[in-house]
Amino acid sequence: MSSRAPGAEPAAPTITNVAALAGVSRATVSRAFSNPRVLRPETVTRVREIAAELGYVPNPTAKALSTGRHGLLAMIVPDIANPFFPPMIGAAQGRAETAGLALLLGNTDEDPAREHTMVSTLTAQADGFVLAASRMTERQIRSLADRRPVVLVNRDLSGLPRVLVDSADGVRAAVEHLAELGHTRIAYLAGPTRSWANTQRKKSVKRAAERAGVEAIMLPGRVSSYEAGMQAAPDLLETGATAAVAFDDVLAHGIMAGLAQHGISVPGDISLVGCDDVLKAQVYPPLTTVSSHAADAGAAAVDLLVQHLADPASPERRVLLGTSLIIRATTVTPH
Amino acid sequence: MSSRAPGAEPAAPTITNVAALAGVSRATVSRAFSNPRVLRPETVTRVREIAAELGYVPNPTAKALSTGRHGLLAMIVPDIANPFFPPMIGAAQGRAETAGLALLLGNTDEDPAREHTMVSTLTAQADGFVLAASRMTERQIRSLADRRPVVLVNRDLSGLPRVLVDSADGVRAAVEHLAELGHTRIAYLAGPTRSWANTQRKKSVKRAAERAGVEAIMLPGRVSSYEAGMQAAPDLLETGATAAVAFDDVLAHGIMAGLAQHGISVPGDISLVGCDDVLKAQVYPPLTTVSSHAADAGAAAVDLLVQHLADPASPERRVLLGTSLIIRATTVTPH
DNA sequence: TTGTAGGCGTTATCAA
DNA sequence: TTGATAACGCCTACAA
Repeated sequence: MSSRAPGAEPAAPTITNVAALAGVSRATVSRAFSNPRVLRPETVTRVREIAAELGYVPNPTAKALSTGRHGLLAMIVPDIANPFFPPMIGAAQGRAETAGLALLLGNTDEDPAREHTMVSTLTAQADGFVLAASRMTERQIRSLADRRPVVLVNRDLSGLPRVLVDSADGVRAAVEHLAELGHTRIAYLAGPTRSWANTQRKKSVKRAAERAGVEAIMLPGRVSSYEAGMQAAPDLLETGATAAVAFDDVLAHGIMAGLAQHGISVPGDISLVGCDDVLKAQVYPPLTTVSSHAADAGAAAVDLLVQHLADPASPERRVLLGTSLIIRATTVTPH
Repeated sequence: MSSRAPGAEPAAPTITNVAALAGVSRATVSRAFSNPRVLRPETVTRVREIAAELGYVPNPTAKALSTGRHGLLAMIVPDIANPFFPPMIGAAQGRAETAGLALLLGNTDEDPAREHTMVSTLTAQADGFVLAASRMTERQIRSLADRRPVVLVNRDLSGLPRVLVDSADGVRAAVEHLAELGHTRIAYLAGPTRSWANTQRKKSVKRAAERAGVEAIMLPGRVSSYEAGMQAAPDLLETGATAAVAFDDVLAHGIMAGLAQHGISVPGDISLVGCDDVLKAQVYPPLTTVSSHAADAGAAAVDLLVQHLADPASPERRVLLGTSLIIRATTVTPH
């Protein structure tokens, strides 16, 4: 068992060592850390002092085995390279940290099967899950939720705590904005088919277009990537639309590049709106887009999870994060 | 202990259940999974079948307590929102996954103190660490390495396994390229002071400039952010340089924006080179930059770590990932 | 090839 | 307020 390279790892002190030195039982040492209130204050301080001297720290694994709580949260995302997720992950990790929890990260590459096996493997180690834009089936998710607390981000399943970046308002505003500018034929370039955000945005475009009395043309779903956007450019041109709303900024960005290859300029020839505001004003021309709050969503999700962990009977919660239109430079009156 | 909400969590089967049903000892069940070769093949299959029926999976926590191996790797990054890191993290998680390991993610916000406490907390749960662009002191890192296997990314400490994205070649090529274009006064906009990559790039700019017989002006270090780049624009203008190399693409990108605010255009008035190629050709104008291989670095780091875990006596390794200049549109002959 | 038995470090129950 | 003691689920000498 202790076959270490010489000089390495001088065997961390255990509760037994502390107990011996403090002249108390191991139970007392344990209580001095996990339930000090039942102890005489002076006992607590004495035990803790000795523990500090020894550099004793309760072994989380042993604690986990005994309590069934691991101090670990798992966060699963479809594509960490998508700029929408890093801020969300960062915020989630931060909140977990302040709650004394560590964060396990899983990247599924948009593959539902991989997501499912990943979640299955992790379910033995994680106290709870944040599933961001999960591509698993409803049945799979509910089955997981039966075994571990689950919080969903951008997936709307009744009965489960979830935080939704509700882009309906923002997208509606985008369509109205385009209509007001004089566009009468607006395309929507869809994102991942299984994505809740995509179906929501698609629906919102349709409705808003109807209400504004303009035509909405739906382009087939794509993965969210710059390349996919480029490839979609010809399809967009075929529609004859003078304006387009893209599933997200990454796709919109790719479309701009693709259109440029065809000699079509944005916004000169076609107006374009993105989603999520992950590019900020950092591209040229600055993209008109629908705001998003990925970081807030990540923080809220972890908060929900922590709360659910503390009180499993806490009421179901559905957190809605609003969005709005950010008008920059890619939307103008049609020539 | 088992105070669950009614109907939830039907107590996962344990090794004892399997043993009972299979009519063997718990030791045999254990061996059927962790050391099947010592068992009669038919025993292995029978035990595994019964285990499968029961849905038995070895409890990783119990295993960890017994073996001291947790099946967890920790990866610490200074800023997950920096586009340099997500691909690296994604690749690292992928390699860890194929090695049967899960990935703990820590984000330090460039704060050495936070990094240190984070690492200390995690050291009890993680089998090893990947420290990306660590801001800790050498002493702190070595102390950690005494307790757990550590692989460094973009930090060059002798005796520790490390993978370095060696941008020296690329940066040198960038300076030579600028000199050939006719620039005689080149500024380097530094990045985070504690960053190994930064000192390396700075040095490389100096040397290359010397050799090329052009002047190199060093601008003070900044954090790597779009905003910091914008703020640096006036400083850059003051130098009178006709070309600049920025610590990374994010800063370069900010500089472009900042210069634009001053009515200075890139590359019309000033040529600009970035680093890391995180923007690809996705900005306008497309940025001349030095390639990088963040994803490869992440994968290599985990591979090194896994190897070190399998054989602690394996030789120290220092993996160098080369870079090269990618000429796009932000570098031209001075007016 | 398989079983026995003890241990990994904590927590929790029950007494005292 | 504290102490024994038995779990928690698995691994691993050692013995058979």
